[in-house]
Amino acid sequence: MILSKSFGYALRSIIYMALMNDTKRNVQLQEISDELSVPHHFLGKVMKRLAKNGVVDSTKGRTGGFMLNEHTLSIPLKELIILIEGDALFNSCVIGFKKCNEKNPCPLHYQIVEARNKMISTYAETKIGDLIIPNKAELLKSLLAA
Amino acid sequence: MILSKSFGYALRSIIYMALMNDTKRNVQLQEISDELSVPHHFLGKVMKRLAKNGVVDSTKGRTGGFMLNEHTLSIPLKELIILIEGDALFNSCVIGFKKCNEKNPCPLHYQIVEARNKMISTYAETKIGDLIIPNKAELLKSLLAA
DNA sequence: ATATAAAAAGACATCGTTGTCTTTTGTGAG
DNA sequence: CTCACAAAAGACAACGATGTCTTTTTATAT
Repeated sequence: MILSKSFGYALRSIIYMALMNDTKRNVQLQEISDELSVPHHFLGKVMKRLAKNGVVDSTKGRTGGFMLNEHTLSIPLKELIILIEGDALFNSCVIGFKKCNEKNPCPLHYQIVEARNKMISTYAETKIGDLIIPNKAELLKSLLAA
Repeated sequence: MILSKSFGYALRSIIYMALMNDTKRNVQLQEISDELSVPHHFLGKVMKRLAKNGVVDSTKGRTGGFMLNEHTLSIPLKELIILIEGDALFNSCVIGFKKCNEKNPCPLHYQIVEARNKMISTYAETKIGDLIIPNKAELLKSLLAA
C-alpha cells in the first residue's frame, strides 16, 4: 500500500458525496462512515482537515454535515495527498536520503527516476473529478469494496 | 518516502560490501553501521534477515562478519524489497482495498495502473548489481549521503 | 582450554499512524 | 430561548516500524 489509509478515506468520502449530491444537499459523517465502513471518529478528523482547507464545506448543528464546493472536484490528487499525508511521496528520496538529487544521487536515484516521475505526473494531472465515472452503480460499488 | 528505512539500510549495506570486496574477505557490522551512519543493532536485525535468507553469508566468532555470495548481486530489487518489507507494495491496492482488481477496481485503479506497472517492472528488472557503477568514488559517496 | 570478539537473539523504548471515547462548540428545529 | 444534534476538539489506546540495550551463542586467536 503506497498511500495512507487516511487518504483513501478522504478520497472515497469525496467521491461518495459527489454521488449523493444529486439527491441531498449535504451528507453527514455518520452516513459516510456507515456506508464506507470507516471508523466514525477517525473519519471525523480527516473530514475536519478537508473542511479546514476548503476542500469541502461543513456546517455544524442539527442539520449539519459536509458538502462539496465548486473547487472540490477540480483538485488534483497530488494536492489531496499532500494535504492529508504531507509531501514525502513527492519530495523525499525513495530510500529517505536527505540530500538526494542529480548532483548527489542515492544509489537508486537514476534507476527509479523514470517510474517515479511517471507516478508524480499521474497524481499531478489526475483531478478528483476524473475519478467520477458515468456509471454510478459501478462507482458506488468501487467505493464499498474495501 | 516510498520504501522503508530497513530496505534502504539493506541495499546500502550490500552495495558497501560490494565496494569493499576488493580488499577484504568479509565486512563486520560495526564497520557498516559506522560508515553508513546507521544504528548498529537495528542494522544487525536487517542483516540477520539477509543472512537467514541467503542474500549474504555470515559467520560468527572472532573473525566473523558478512560477505556477499554468488547470488547477491543478481537479486532483483523487487525480491529484496519483498524480503525486507513484504509484498504490499506490489500486491496490495494503492489505497488498501482488499479486493481490488480488474473486476472489482478501486476508484483509483485505472488511473494509476500504468504508473504502478512501470514502478513494479522497474523494481522487477533492476538487479542489485545494476546499481554498482564503475565510478567507485561516486558510488561510495552516494552511500554516505543519507 | 580460555579469553575474546563477533553475530544472533530477545527485551524494552520511541514515534507516527490509526482507532476509540469523551467533551466542547455551534446551529437549526421546536 | 432552549433543546437536540452534528461537527470540532482533545485525551488516550493499539499497533507497526524504528531504535537502544542486554544476554546468548559461536568461532577462533592466544
